[in-house]
Amino acid sequence: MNVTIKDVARVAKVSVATVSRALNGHDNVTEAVRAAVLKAANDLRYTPHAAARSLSSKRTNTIGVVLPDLYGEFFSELVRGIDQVAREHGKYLLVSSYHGHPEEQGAALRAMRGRVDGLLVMSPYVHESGFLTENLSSSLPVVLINTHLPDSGYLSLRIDNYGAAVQMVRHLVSHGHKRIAFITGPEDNFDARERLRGYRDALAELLPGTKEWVIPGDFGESSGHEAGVAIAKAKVRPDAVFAANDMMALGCLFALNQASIRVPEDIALAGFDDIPLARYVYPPLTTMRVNISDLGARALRALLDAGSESANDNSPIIPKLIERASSGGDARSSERGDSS
Amino acid sequence: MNVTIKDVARVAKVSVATVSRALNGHDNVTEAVRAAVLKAANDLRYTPHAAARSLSSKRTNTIGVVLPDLYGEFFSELVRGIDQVAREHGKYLLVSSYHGHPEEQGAALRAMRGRVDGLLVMSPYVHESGFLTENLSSSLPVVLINTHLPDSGYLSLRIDNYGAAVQMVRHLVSHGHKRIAFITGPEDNFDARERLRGYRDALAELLPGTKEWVIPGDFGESSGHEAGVAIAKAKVRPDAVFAANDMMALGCLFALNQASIRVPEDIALAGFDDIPLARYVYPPLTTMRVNISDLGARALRALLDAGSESANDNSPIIPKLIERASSGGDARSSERGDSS
DNA sequence: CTGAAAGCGCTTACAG
DNA sequence: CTGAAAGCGCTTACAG
Repeated sequence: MNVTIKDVARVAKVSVATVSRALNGHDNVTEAVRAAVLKAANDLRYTPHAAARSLSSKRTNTIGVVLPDLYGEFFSELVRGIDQVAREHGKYLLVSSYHGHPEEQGAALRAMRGRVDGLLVMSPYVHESGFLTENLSSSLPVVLINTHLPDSGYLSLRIDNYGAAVQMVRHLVSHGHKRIAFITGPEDNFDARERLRGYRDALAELLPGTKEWVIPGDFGESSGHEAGVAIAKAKVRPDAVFAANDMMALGCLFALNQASIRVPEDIALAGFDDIPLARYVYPPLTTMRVNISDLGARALRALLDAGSESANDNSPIIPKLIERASSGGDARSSERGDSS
Repeated sequence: MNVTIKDVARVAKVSVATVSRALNGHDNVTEAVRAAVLKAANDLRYTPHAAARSLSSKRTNTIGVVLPDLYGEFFSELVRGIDQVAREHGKYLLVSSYHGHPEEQGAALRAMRGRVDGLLVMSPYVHESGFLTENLSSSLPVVLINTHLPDSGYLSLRIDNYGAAVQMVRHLVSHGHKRIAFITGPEDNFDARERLRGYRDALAELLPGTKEWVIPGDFGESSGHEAGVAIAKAKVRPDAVFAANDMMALGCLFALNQASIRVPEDIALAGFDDIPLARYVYPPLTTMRVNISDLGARALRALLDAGSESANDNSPIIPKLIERASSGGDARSSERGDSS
């Protein structure tokens, strides 16, 4: 019922082999024949059947993207960056999330077989429990995104979370803060751990003798809120709070507002990510900007380049300090940051 | 190099036909044989080749999703809703964006051939210029999302933008506002048009004789900002501004802040969408909440149900008024709205 | 219940 | 430059 290559061949009065060659732009086809084939294909509204093509050519022109989730700004931006490069290269995107259940990664990965030419995988857990390594076919090129899998030999792109956290603490200290609390991300999240490590090391270096002040969180807004409530209740309050991501910083900000604690006058506040919200809240949030779509774009480029030299660019993405009012800038200013 | 059904057959000492049946859960297989096949498949780490399976079975277990873009909260939420249902039904998602270029829809649509069992398409333009209808194969079930294609016969899910805009104007009027300005979305966007139409009709009905006050915008934050600047400069200012979406409302809010115009004391402000930002800005933004992920989920369900009766649920998604401080609620309250 | 075989719609050596 | 044919890895009538 759908038109196939045979129909085109019949109408163009050539063999299917010739149709295939003409349509795929091979050069061993007379221009006259090619024109006839194109016309026939056009008249019949022919589109090659992707599965058939994949089966015989061993290529799918599709890239599989396996993510922890599809929810929220981070993944949206990541996919956007990937999609941009995909489009430039005529690739399709098969996206799959394992909905925060690492154990479903295996199924997601295996299901990609025969559907994709390469894989972009993000698995931000501290411990890889084999879900990944056991299901990564060696025959399929893979680029890992923000995935902690040392010495696996896979191409891997990551964010310099450690260095960025150090930088943020340095910023806070330079503004005279001495009691800097840190709201952590999930324990099993590698990014969160690195940020915590950066906080600790920076504190030890810049404020030797100061005790660290770590409040548990899970990257969710409400855990930040709880942290803020706890801070408000504390006998001795910190003079600055550094949250491991922006959503928690916002939750914390909200709790501080409720408790009539002024930011930044009473407590300075900083986050991590620079989500769009960050510049809109009051006061605008100081944070470390991570260019997420660029991370996605670079990952796909690395995948497509796999093999060539340029593929060896393993340098981490360096987040950038975005200084806004919440950490002690001019709180009355309604500067837009660098959004313009 | 990859293990195929033949390898499994050899190891299990049965024919490939039996392997296929055993693996696909057909009931005409002895349990003993099935067990042997499963063991062999497992031992060999066999995964069926998707393209081959699709080619012979005529099913792909994949749903194609064609969107205007992948950028931002709206699409992120939409895809999340779709993904959730897809997962429940063991379906894969092939996503494709045409990057705001309607003319690329054709290519995106055609490329889905042989890759998907059904299509979810969003094309929010006022005029369908044939990109869509010309490339929608009649053999593929399709559900349109927020796509204005009257009498096309396709299943279609939409948001009641008109009714929601009317409701918002009613809300503003009930708070005593009389000079209500409206910031429009893109001219060729159907949602934007419907919201504008709702604004106009509600104004005519509730405040007869009042002149409408329409400021052009394009759904982007900066166009809202420009509108806010224009409003600040006006000799006579509106006492309320209704932006066709939240991003523009935020841009406007920012401009008003800069001009030291207080919201809501001097000018009330309302948006549309209820993006996460809305409750975090200062003051929190009154808006119409659209349950976007539900829209996505419903769309895919409709697609999967196509044919059955339940598929006829063409009722539009009804946005919900979320009243926050920006439209005259208690501006000092730091209530969280209903986020908890 | 099981196997041999045809066929899905392409691509690609192999001849000519 | 073009065609006949094999083959990609499955599924599914058709026999038995």
